Amino acid sequence: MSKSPNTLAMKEIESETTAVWVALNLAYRSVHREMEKALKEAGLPSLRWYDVLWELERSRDGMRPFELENGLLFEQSNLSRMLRRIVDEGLIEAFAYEGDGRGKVLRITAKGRRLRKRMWQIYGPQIESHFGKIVDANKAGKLVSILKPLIF
Amino acid sequence: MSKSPNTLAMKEIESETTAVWVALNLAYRSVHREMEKALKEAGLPSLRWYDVLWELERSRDGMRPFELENGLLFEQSNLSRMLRRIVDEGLIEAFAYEGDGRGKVLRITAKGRRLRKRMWQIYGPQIESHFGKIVDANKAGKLVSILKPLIF
DNA sequence: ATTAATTACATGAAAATACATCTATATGAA
DNA sequence: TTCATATAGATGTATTTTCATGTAATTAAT
Repeated sequence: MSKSPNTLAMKEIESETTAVWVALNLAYRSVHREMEKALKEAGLPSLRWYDVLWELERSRDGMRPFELENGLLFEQSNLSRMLRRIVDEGLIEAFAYEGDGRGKVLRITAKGRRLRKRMWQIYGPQIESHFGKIVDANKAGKLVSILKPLIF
Repeated sequence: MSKSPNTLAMKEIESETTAVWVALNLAYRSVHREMEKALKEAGLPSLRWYDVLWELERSRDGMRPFELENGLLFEQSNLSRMLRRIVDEGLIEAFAYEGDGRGKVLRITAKGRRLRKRMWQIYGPQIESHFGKIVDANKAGKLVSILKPLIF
């Protein structure tokens, strides 16, 4: 009998440790998919674009690509092209960074703010509908405190 | 002042509900990336291939593509091409399904079993290293029970 | 100051993915 | 049987992502 568990959809959990990973995996995929679907059905961009827009909206002075990369856990090359697309849509703008000729600063535009707001009208309720129960059951703090150490 | 939280990398949590989603998001991405990296560095295929191989290894009679699709939360078209690649590598085989001329049955090959085992030698320890502490802290059951309702 | 190493970002090419659509089989109703 | 609809899976096309590099600016060492 093999001791190896699968990642997903496992019926017989082979170890508690693996059970956590399987559950995390399925939960993330499941929720993520539904959120992307909801946004797409509303004719809006993906969650990744939202993350970038919101990150820039919160930072009054703008941010540099490598900061987004670190904060949002994007691949550098992926982010690079993604930013170009977002810039092409006029949602953010890139300016030269004074002090380091290699860098640039990204700032959200008025159009970008408007779009982010529209996205939030879909996205916010999605978060509520998926995680509302957990919060009601007062489990949120616990779950967050368990998940946090996994990051990085 | 906007009430909208971002998805990731949020410093000031705006609501418990969103905090859960942010933590889940970052935790999943972080862990998933490291696991994929470990497999790649060992010259092995991705986690998705592992999931398919293990799912087929566990089912003695083989499985049909749509069953994998449901269990592993893959896109149908994505799975279709992925299966062709795995078949091309000789890791699984496809047979006609008696009883429905449209369907086919997938079975793992000996080569597939060997590869899955090799992958587990990397993958298993990765799961342990990421989730071991959590389990040691005896929170595993709790975490799983909280995550489960999020699935589907 | 020269050289070497590092950092920030970009890009070509290959691979993966999504979406819509297509074929073939199956099922059910009239 | 015939027609409508549903289901299993494959594929064309467009887009996105990854991988390995490339370029340019900065920093550190000599």
